[in-house]
Amino acid sequence: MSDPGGTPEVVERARGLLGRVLHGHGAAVRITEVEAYGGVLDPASHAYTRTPRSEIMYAPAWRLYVYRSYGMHFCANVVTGPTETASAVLVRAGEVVEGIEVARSRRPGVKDVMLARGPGNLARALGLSLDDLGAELLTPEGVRLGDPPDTDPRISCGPRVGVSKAADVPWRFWVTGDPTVSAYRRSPRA
DNA sequence: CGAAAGATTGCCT
DNA sequence: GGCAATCTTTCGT
Repeated sequence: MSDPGGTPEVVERARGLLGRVLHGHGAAVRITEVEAYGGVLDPASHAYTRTPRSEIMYAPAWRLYVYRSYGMHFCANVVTGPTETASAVLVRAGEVVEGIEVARSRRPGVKDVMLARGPGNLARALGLSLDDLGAELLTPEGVRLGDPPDTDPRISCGPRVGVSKAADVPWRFWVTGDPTVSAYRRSPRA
């Protein structure tokens, strides 16, 4: 396969995030869909060019990178390092496993399976915003990541959603057959 | 300083 | 399937 990032570590980390629980503010999801971004060598990564927005990606691993998308949404990533490589994993979808009432109240009129379907919706269901930028995910308090699941989930892969560069690199991973996984949409510019 | 693009979403035909 | 909403960030002049 083509390998623009030359960083298999981020792929390992991305697959390893599937099935883990991401705790937000008053709600938590079991991660069912992610995308790997290879940092400075990946044309599709925000870290491909170093800017104020992407600065957090160059920091040590296991911190949260949150950015605003299309003015109205937030998207959450796990920075996976190593430092200066700036790899990260975009959390695209999950199943709400805690605080479902809170998640519902944040997304009125949405079916449960759709509460955290898509990166903007997931951040919304968890109450994540720029206030959470740089959060330490392995600490026992606040926004954090749970332990890996006991049994590895069955994983499918395919091209990343929405990116106009490196659009054919199959670095999107999801739990096979899970109903909370978002629908694939290719970027109109790809 | 103006312009264009964007790791999206939901509603329209 | 197509497109508008919405606004910050980034890039070009």
